Amino acid sequence: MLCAQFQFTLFCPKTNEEEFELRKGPWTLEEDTLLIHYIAGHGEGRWNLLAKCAGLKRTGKSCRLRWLNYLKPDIKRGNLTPQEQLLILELHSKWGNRWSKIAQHLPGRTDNEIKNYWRTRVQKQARQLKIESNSKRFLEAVRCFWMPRLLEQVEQTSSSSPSSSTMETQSSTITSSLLPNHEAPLAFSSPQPNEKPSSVTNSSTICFSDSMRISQLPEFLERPTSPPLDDCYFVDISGYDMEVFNLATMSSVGPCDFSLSDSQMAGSDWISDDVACTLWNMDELWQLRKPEEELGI
DNA sequence: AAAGATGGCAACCGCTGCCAC
DNA sequence: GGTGGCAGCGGTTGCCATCTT
Repeated sequence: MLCAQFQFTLFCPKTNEEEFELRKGPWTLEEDTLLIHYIAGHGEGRWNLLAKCAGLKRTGKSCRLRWLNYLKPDIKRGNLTPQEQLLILELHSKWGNRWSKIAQHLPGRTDNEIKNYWRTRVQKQARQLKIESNSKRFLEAVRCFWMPRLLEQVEQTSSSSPSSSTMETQSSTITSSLLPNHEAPLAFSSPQPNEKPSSVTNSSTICFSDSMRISQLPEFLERPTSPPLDDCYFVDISGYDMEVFNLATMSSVGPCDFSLSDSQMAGSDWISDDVACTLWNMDELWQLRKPEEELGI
């Protein structure tokens, strides 16, 4: 250790303390290059010393962060795959905000990236549902709505590609244990081609228009204080992004069966190839329907 | 086209734990 | 045992691109 430090000092250019003013803010290409080349030659670690020796006017902390979150060769860029999203949801349900621990299970992803994902995407959905993102109710919502959808995408992608990655296998395994009743993933029943779009649905279907008609409201969603009408609840969903759900099996927090009408499918590019390939989120699942569309006007 | 709002992400900050001295 | 330096972690901030009005 001492030797290593001594070796570093030998390589370090002498720096005048007065002229050494620490830089902050975005990294320049030149700084990145310096850092990459220095680490390529000397390895990472001892960040404060590294910063000085590399001639960077940055703190060791800043160098470490830049390297780990951005410059490291095995960093994955781009949207999180459904598999990765699943893992994040699952691991967060187990460990909470232990971002670095979660990141260890997502090769190439950084704790910062996962944290940002959670704060920008997941917490956004929680806000829209008016549920605390760290509450039990939101966890149930995630399990009932989000995870099954993601798992379906995982299975779609893994069945379309013959080679399934370790992570796909891992996430499927974990998810099936986390899903309610350990049953098969959520089935999204497509409507029959000649099925009429309708806002009036059977007793096991929820219709969202100006208000949300609910016969069997899952517990994690807020129940209205007004008494039920015809075995249905009306909920103002002005702040919600939702579609029509068939909640036949949602009375308990169990596997859910969602059904969408033709018009809804057409109106929202529901489960399009694009969506399947890109980042999936609840916005696609709960895309807001305009009342006129809902009523076929 | 312009201004304001919003979202996503990179980077910073403060705290904690570990370790060498 | 106390202290200082360092690495790591999680929370927060600020910038910039995109979207909306």
